[in-house]
Amino acid sequence: MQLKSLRLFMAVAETGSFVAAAKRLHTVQSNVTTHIKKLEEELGVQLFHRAGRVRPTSAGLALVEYAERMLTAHDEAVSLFKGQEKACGRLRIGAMETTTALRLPPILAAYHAAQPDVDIQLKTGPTAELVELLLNGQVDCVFVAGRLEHSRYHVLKAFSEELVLVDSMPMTTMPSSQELLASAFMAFRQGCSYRQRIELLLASYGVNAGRIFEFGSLDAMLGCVAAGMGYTVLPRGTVDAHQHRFGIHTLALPASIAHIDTYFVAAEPETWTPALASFADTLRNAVILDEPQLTAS
Amino acid sequence: MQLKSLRLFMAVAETGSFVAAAKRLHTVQSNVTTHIKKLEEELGVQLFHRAGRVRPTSAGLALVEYAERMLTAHDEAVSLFKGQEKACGRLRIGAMETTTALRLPPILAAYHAAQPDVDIQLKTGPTAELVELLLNGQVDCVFVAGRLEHSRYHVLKAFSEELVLVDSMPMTTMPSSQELLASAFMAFRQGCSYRQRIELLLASYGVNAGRIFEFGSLDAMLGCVAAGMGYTVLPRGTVDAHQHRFGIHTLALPASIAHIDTYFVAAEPETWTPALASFADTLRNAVILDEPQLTAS
DNA sequence: CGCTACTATCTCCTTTTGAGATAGCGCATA
DNA sequence: TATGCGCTATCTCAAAAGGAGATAGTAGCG
Repeated sequence: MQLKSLRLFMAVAETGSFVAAAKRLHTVQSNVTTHIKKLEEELGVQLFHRAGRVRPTSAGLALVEYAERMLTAHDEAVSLFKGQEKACGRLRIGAMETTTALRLPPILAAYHAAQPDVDIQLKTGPTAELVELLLNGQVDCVFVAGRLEHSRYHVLKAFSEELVLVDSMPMTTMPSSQELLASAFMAFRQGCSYRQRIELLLASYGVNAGRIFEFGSLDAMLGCVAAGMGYTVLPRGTVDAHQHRFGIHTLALPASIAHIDTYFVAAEPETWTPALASFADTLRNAVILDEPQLTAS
Repeated sequence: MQLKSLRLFMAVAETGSFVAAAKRLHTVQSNVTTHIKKLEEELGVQLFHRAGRVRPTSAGLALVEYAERMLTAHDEAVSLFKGQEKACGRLRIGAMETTTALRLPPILAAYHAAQPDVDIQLKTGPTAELVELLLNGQVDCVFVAGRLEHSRYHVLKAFSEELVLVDSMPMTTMPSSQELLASAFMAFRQGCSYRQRIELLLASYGVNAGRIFEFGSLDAMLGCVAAGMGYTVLPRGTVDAHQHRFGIHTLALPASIAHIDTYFVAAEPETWTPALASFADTLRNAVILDEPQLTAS
């Protein structure tokens, strides 16, 4: 059974004539006859009464319903990929907690305004988990800290973050090694790239990773820092956005470990759905507006 | 886009290999490559990652959903017509009130036992309306009184009925012309073939059609007859079945107008769905059991 | 570094498809 | 009943597509 035959079949059912159906689908009547005949042979049943005006038989009417389902699904699938202006379907984004909180909202808002027919699904997690999701095809793109070593992936430097040390008390100089050793650190769960920076920071002070408390949410983490439980390391922008809610203070980290980039990673552009391609466009525009010096890689 | 390509696509998505997909669908790997490539060209998007193991891209995963819908609809359509033992789908039957009440229940029960997957839709109405429904394709078959004059329809004599005169009082002889003229008759609404018999009966007594009350339901009609509103004409079997509920009495009509056959009419067997073919079988068996002397025409 | 297993490409041959021409049929009109 | 009109079925030929095999290229693995 061919979709082409079903299109002709539907045209015949709707127009009540082989000639009219042929005209509608820009072909000749003999082809319509052949296709219908083939359908009838394949199904072992006559689909149209040929006496005088052409009318669908009971069997023909029954087939109409299924033909509609098949053709509708086909048309939707095609418009998914070939939709000229408006993308549709689904876009699954993976992003880190901090990116989700600080950077994504304006971009998602702009994207949704541009593509209202796309269902956005956002999954949050640490970099390592996000990479896993992307490799498994469970998300269409991710925002992660640090460049992905996998080849054959499209990478775009999206955001540049300055990491700062966060504490409940005002700081003017970096805490001493003894203080750091004695203190606890708040971090996201295993796999978070910021957590690696904490361990890097401690190592640069000759201190092994001490007590590290793991959190799943930014709010909980900042709450604990504000309560004096210990330090954490976060992007300055994220802390600034929450400073009015918590009594927290920041200190710049050494330049060597302070800077961290957030990358947008997705499979090769040839595999992108229009929804994803449009999202990449939106992102590029936002990035260029924010920081004109950054370019795609 | 071809259904064949989608089958191959699904096989590749499920097996994760072009070779395995080719084996599953009994073809060679080069054909799988060609079909997938064609799909990709048509949709303008890459559907599989080819690095090492073959995995669907985001676009591929999106297509999976639509491919499933198309193929499911196709398989269901095919099984509608090619289902070997069990028919499925829908069977729309049109029948007269009296046939529905008296004759159909055992046949529908037998049919439903044989074909539990068929949805039965029963429409009730007078012969003329039923014929209209059949000609318009709104039902698959009808039970009507009197042979359908249309050619190219399959006709089977289903039931033989003896019409009797029904009244609230016991009768031993036919009422006189004067009585008939003065009486009312109960009949189904316009188009009922029994009603024609009433008019025929009156005419044979030299009486024009007098007052005829129209009813939509058998129960209401018999109730009014029992209440002494007037006569009616019905198949003996129908009256017998209701006699214990109403105080009604019958009298045989003149042989010339007493006999009336109920015919099963449907389009040509070549146009039958398996559901309809199976119903015709059930009906034939029931007819043969009841009255071996009757044969198909 | 070579082996293995897989996919892409090419070629040949068969089958299918599409367009045109023509025959046949039903219906309406005279 | 004869005739004309409009429609569908069938036939034919050329073009296109499809299937199978052979082969080249490539990634992954030991």
